[in-house]
Amino acid sequence: MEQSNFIRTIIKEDLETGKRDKVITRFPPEPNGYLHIGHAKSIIINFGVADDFNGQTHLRFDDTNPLKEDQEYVDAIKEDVKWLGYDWEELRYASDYFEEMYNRAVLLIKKGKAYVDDLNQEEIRAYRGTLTEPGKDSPYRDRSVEENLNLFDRMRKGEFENGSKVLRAKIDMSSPNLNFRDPVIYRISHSTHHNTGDSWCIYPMYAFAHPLEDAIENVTHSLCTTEFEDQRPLYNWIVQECEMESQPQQIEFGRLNITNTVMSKRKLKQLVEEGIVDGWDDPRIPTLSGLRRKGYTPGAIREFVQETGVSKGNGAVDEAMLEHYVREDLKLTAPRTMGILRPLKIVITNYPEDQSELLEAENNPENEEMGTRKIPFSREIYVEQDDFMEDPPKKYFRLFPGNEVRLKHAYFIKCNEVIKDDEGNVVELHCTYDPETKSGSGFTGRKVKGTLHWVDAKSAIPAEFRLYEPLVLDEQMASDESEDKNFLDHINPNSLEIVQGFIEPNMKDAKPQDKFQFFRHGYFNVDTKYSTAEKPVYNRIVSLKSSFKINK
RNA sequence: UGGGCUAUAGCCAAGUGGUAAGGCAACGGAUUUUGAUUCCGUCAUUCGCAGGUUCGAACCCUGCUAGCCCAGCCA
Repeated sequence: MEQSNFIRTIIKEDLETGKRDKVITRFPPEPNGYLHIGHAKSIIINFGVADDFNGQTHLRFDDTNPLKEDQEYVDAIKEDVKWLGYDWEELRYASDYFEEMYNRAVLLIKKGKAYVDDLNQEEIRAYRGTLTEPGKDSPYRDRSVEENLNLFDRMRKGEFENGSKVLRAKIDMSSPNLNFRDPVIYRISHSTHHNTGDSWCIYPMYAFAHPLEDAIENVTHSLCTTEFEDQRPLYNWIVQECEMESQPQQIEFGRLNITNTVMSKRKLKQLVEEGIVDGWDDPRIPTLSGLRRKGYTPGAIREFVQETGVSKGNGAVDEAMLEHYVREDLKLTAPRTMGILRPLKIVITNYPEDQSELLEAENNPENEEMGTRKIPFSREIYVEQDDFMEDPPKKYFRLFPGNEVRLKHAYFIKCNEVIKDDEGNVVELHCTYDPETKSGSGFTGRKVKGTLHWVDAKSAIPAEFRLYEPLVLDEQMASDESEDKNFLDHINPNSLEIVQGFIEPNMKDAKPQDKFQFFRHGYFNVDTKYSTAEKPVYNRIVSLKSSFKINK
């Protein structure tokens, strides 16, 4: 079922060799923003791997920086994880462990492995050296254990201002791995924490906190993304020097990238804050709330991520692959219905004026259990503007003067007359129908190449359709040679197209998040934000594939 | 130019010394009341490049090359 990857291989071996006798993983988001599909990969890997080996997974909020975090985000993250289909064995907060972390820092000081530094931020940076040159020791590096203990205690008591002192691990200022050049492990921040309020004014840094959190929770395999690879030696150093009983192992995998998709948290935040998109749940951004609003299903996302695999590489998966799994998931579950996005009126001149009838239609030809419905049909209908061409190219088998096509679930019609306005735009078609060709009658007299969808003009419900395209196209981004390229300069002006059309009358009870396939258009769902009973709004989730190309 | 990591088809990715899985995309063809779906078929004599070890190498060794990550009191 699940495919082979290097993480499973490692864990399997750990279990077989007896290095581990159980598997505990964790998904550790910082509650400083909304989850996106990149986080979904992490969730799926962490929970998935634990499931495979009968282990367990903790949801842990890595809330060590009160300046950026908020309860709003913890609530949203919990909702998104559940929506994706996962449930955690334990819900934890890094802030639950602040006291323990403090004690471990004290232990480090006592061992002479940490010191309080008075250098300011700029000085610390200057002393750190560069990628190619070693750093040099801080003048405060050799303070006595007693002095350090005293200072660190006073830091905790709030005697010092933000930025005036930090606690640093004492390792090696000339290490080729910059993370070993006496990393800062505690900073002073007089600010209110969403969880611990004002009880702390010093907060541990990620590099110090994360390994301790994992060890405290008996996490066996700490799975994170590859940008943390250089941190691994430090992670191990912290676990060992802090004398943690439990020894978690960090393993890194490559981030998920998708073509034509803005994935960085920074950029997403920018899009939301500058109002370029309609909030964190805008259907054009890959946040889980955005994908949910657009109509993507958790199953499709899971399947996509699984098929995409786990490796250390950092390529970009084709967005077509995501779309494929969305169609795949909706195929059997979404009822078929007809919707006209860009209406063109047809008058069926030989259909009696005040007559009307109900035609039977299957709700999903690929899933008979979904039953049938009745659709009204009468003299005036709407079809798609694209389904008519006055002067068509070869191999166009939709409607054109003199051509006959099938109306889905109804009759054959033939185009006789084209009505235009003063500017020469086609505004109406006059057609005739052949009663003999009624759908389901078994008529085989002649064949027709095209089948069009339609709605009955009299009973149709006006509806709004929102069609999405990528916000930023990789190709356009790549064409920008400028030094300070800004992705905001390349926002696709067509990322959202809104059109007004019609849907079948029996769609009147559709509720937000209900998903349908509009025949020949694609999968759509009812928007949660703008749809009303009076004016339904449908988001296009994904179009249908099409081999039809209108050129030649 | 210090350190870490990666390199298998257009894209993602299995593969762990015995002769290149799978998915996406693409392209043929059949079926079709969605130009959809479904079905059937095609798509790496070669694994970044060059050497070496071996009866045998994508897998081991050496040397190159390219890409990604690291110099927050962010995570």
